[in-house]
Parts: sequence; structure tokens; C-alpha cells
Amino acid sequence: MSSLMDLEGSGSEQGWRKGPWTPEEDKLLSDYINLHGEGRWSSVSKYSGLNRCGKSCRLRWVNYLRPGLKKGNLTPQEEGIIIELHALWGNKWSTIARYLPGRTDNEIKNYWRTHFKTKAKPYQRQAKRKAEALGLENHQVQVQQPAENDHQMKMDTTVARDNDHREVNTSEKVDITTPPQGNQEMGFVHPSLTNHHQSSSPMINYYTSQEIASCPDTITLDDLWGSFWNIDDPHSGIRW
DNA sequence: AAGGTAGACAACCGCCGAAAG
DNA sequence: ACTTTCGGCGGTTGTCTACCT
Repeated sequence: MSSLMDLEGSGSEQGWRKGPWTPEEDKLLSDYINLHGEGRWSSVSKYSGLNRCGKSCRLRWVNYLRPGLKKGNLTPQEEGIIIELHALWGNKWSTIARYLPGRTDNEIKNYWRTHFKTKAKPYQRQAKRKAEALGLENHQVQVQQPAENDHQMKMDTTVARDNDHREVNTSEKVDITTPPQGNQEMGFVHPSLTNHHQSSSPMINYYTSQEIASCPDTITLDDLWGSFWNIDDPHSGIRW
């Protein structure tokens, strides 16, 4: 079915160039797209003068060259949205990205992997070093972790008692918690989130440990639900 | 100062569904 | 109705850099 495209994707069979893009290639691609518009990526690869497969061109444009892309670290607001939407939809990176204007699915995916998937490692290293220092390579060393899992290390979930935030009736949004196309791929659902959804919690605040002291901003479900009502038009949703 | 390690990011790979022929 | 082509997506890998020992 998709064998030819897959061959194209693999690149080398047709002699497509691979590896990091050069500034010259970026300019060729940008010039071509500015002239002809996005789409028809196979044509881009043929006529732009680039020796890159269509997929590679598309990826480069979408993730790096496209106008309007935000550079730099994600804001606490964006981080909160990622956490919340991942809890709802799992690894639907492209769907999550639609709610973060200027951010790409690749960027969000990488962010999640580095910030939430691998946070246990420092403690594993700590345990290993302890073991090595004690000559206990073959013995388990208990290292106290600040949270029960890697996700919780970066996220503190609280039930708002702040009267400034109106209470949200979760029964109003039950349908929206369903991912756009099933949730079989749900990689991780934070237990506290699940509890919140079951217990009609009024609000969830997210923040990293560093941000607890420095950042007063929080993401409320109100913000997120507001965007969900316009799920077909992500740009009309979250505004800041 | 040097080597090792982890983090951050860019890019590739393979699969899938939709559209076109 | 079937096949082919294409674009998009998620997972994975590669590379560079900063930090740690």
C-alpha cells in the first residue's frame, strides 16, 4: 500500500540527501514554498533544486522554517497545557500542538520525553553511585524520591480553594475528555488527574518545582475547556 | 583538564488513512 | 472496487552541548 512512499521515506534508495540541513538548503526550501505555497511535497523535492525527499522537506518546513514558530523554552502556561492535554489524550502530539500556536508536535514530543519520561534517571544514577560507593553493585539501594513517579516530580496537583476561580462542573464536559480518536494509545494518565475528573475537582494548578516560587501563573480547566468548545478551530481557542 | 553522561533538539523511519486515478 | 500516491503522525535514533566526576 504505502511501500513506495516508505521507500521515499527511507531516502537512500533514491539517493536523497540525509542528515542536517544546511543554510543553503533552508533558503532553497523557503524560497520555493514562498513562491509556490505549502503542499505537494513530492514536487518540492523534484523542482526546488533540493536533493531531499518530500517528507524531509515537509518536516524541515513544519518544524523549523515555517513562519510563526516560537523559539525558546516553553512557558509555564504551555507546559501546563501539555500536561493536561497529555493526560486527556495521551501521545497525540499533533493534536496537543494545535492548542499551542507556534509549537510543533515534534517539539512537544521532545519536551515531554526529556522532561517527563526520563526524570527518574537522576535517581537511578544516584542509586547507582551510592551502590558503587558502598561496593554494593549487586544489592539494591533505596533512594528516596520526591514523588511516586517521574511525572509527579514535576507536577503538583492541587484542588483550588481559591474563591477567585469559579467552580467547574465536570459533568458539563464529560464528552470532551474523550480523545479525538480513541485513547488506546494513552501512554500515561496521572492518578491525581483521574481522581480529579472523578471527583469533580474545581481546578487544577500545574507548576514545576522551580516555578512554585517564581511563577504565579496557573492553567485552569476553565482555560482549557474554553478552547475545547472550538476544537475544530484551534486558533479560536486558548488566547493569551 | 579530560572523559563520561545526560539533556535538548533535529532528523529519520515506518505505518496509516485519505484522496486520486 | 481496487490500486497507487501522498501527506501526516508517532516512535525512535543521531548529534551536539553543557555539566559532572
